[in-house]
Amino acid sequence: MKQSKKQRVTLQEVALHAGVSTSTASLVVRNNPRISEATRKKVLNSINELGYVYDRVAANMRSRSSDIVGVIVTDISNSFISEFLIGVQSTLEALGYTVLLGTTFDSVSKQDHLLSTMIEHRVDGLILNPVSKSSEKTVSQLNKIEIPKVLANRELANVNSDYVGIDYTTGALMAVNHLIEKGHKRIAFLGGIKQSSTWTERIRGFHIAHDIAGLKVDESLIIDIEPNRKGGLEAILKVLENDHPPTAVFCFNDLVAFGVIKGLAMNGVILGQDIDVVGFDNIPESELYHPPLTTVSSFPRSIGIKAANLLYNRMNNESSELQRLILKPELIIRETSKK
Amino acid sequence: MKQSKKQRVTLQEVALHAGVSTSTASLVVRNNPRISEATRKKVLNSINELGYVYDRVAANMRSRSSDIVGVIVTDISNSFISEFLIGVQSTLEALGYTVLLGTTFDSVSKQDHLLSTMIEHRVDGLILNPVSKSSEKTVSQLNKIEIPKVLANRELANVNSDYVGIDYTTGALMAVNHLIEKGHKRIAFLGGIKQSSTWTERIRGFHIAHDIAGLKVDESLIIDIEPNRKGGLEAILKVLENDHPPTAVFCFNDLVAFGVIKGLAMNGVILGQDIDVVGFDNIPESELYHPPLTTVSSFPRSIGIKAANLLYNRMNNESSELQRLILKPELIIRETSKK
DNA sequence: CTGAAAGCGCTTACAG
DNA sequence: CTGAAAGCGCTTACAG
Repeated sequence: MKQSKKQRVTLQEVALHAGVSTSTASLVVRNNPRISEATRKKVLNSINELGYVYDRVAANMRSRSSDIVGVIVTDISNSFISEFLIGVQSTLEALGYTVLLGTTFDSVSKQDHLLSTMIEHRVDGLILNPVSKSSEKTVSQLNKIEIPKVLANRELANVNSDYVGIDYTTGALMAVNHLIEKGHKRIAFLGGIKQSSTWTERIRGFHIAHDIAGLKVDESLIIDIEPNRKGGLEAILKVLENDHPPTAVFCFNDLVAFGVIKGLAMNGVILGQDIDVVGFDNIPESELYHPPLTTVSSFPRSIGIKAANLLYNRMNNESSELQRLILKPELIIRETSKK
Repeated sequence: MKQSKKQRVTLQEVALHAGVSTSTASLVVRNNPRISEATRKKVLNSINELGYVYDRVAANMRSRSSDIVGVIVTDISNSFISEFLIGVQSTLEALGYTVLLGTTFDSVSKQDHLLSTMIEHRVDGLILNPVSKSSEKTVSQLNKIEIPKVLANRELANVNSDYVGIDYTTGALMAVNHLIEKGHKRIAFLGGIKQSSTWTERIRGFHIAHDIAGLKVDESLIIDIEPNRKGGLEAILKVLENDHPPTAVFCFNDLVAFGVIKGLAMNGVILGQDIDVVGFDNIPESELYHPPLTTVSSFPRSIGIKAANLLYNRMNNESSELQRLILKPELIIRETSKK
């Protein structure tokens, strides 16, 4: 209670109080085994009595490390991202790291700024879920960063780093195949930003599925737009005005699908009867939606866990080869495309 | 390109290169206006040439501050929390702070651990969304922390700190009133943890509404359970087995409501006809749900913004009086309780 | 407007 | 097993 409001107790004061050297006190704090039990107890006692709190900033300063990992994501309000973040966070915390969080809201300039900030804070490592339209400048900035880093969810050409994501092409292929097998011939692809690898990989799967079935892709049924509810709503309204509207919609992600479903309801189009819809990501809402959404599961939490583990390895073993982890997606058939 | 992989360039090296003292270089880096234009340019040139990166860890060490704010939340996968976090994050970032994030998953021990970690990292301030069952130990730990702090969303008795949240009692009152006005006499209250202020405040509103209308509360229609989809599902299944099942359900939050709706569908009970449902929080999914959910809007993003601003004031003006900001909720009537 | 010296609170070699 | 000295890379007073 005599603890004054002014300053923290320092390790030096602890050492003085315990009658040992600062070095010894430091070794005790860090649980170094070469300290005798007696000394350890003395020091721990003093720590308790004085109410000492370890100063990681000072420790990190000297040891030229930090227990901090920078994590930069595009948007926490997307469940895919928040699930990813949970995977990253819980894994890193279990490994003894703390997360310095940055959110870009898909803005390149915010991303640039956050990257600088994180470096200035001397993070031990970096996990980056890049924005859709990452520039060349971003790429060169990233390559300059001499800190272990892992890219996730969106791949950037020419960046020297580990990567974890899922196989979007196969996911799209499975989804569109499913729709084709149900007899659909006019399938729309709505949402997503063309400049992003997550879009180009999906469109590849979209085309492959059409090719295999000997079907033509109608470019007027492909609309790229922000991948959220609003974008989905806008896109479906546009596509419904087409002379030959689609009979099925493959959505960039579940959020887009929700917007699409909303738009269909507004136009009196009956889901699962007049039109089928498939999403992507399998966010928790997709299962409980009414009707439950057919979607492609992309395991964001697993991606987060793997990204954190990859980074951990990289932080402890700089020289190992760059890794590229691509998870297999899974088609989950629910009501929006049944029978 | 001659930048070696070994060490960061230091301010001292910059100063040497520019032919000025380290102090001067330091002042330039911090944009101190009392440096002449000529000197400033020389230093900035050297910074560019050498590829100098500011070391905030060292700066913070010496200046005894950090530009870091610790933010501890219960669970990012709840949209209410992620929206809150977005408000906090974007506000703090705009003010020049970076967020050190911790997630408790509603576990007291995790919360204790995270609090310690944040203090050790010498955060400038702390925003805490406490776990449901925060212990006395937590309270005393919090009171010991001599760092500006703001509590959010859940109030803790006897903690000396600012608080931002919404008026849960009034919110519950409005929701239940609405149901009573529709003629309901047997209203269930499902979800939430009894030990939490967020529960007790809601139940108070629940009772007040009944009292005003001269209605009796049936305790068997009140089930406390984890406030998520799974909890909602379990609770409604239990309550449907009641000899006199309720004709309306007031849910602890929207997540619980989604679980409830799922359970109703499983039992062939028709929403809006056999039974009415009201949620709480107005998370984005509630509007796009089918049918759209009647709910109480609790403006999580605004809470986050206000919490960040309160903390900012506190960090810059330690002596001002403790504040308690209670936002007014708003009833949003949608399909699950229409006509 | 600029500089020399000391210090933030630890850890790191090194010595014994 | 323990200690004395130096140093991590900045900023802070102070002097001029």
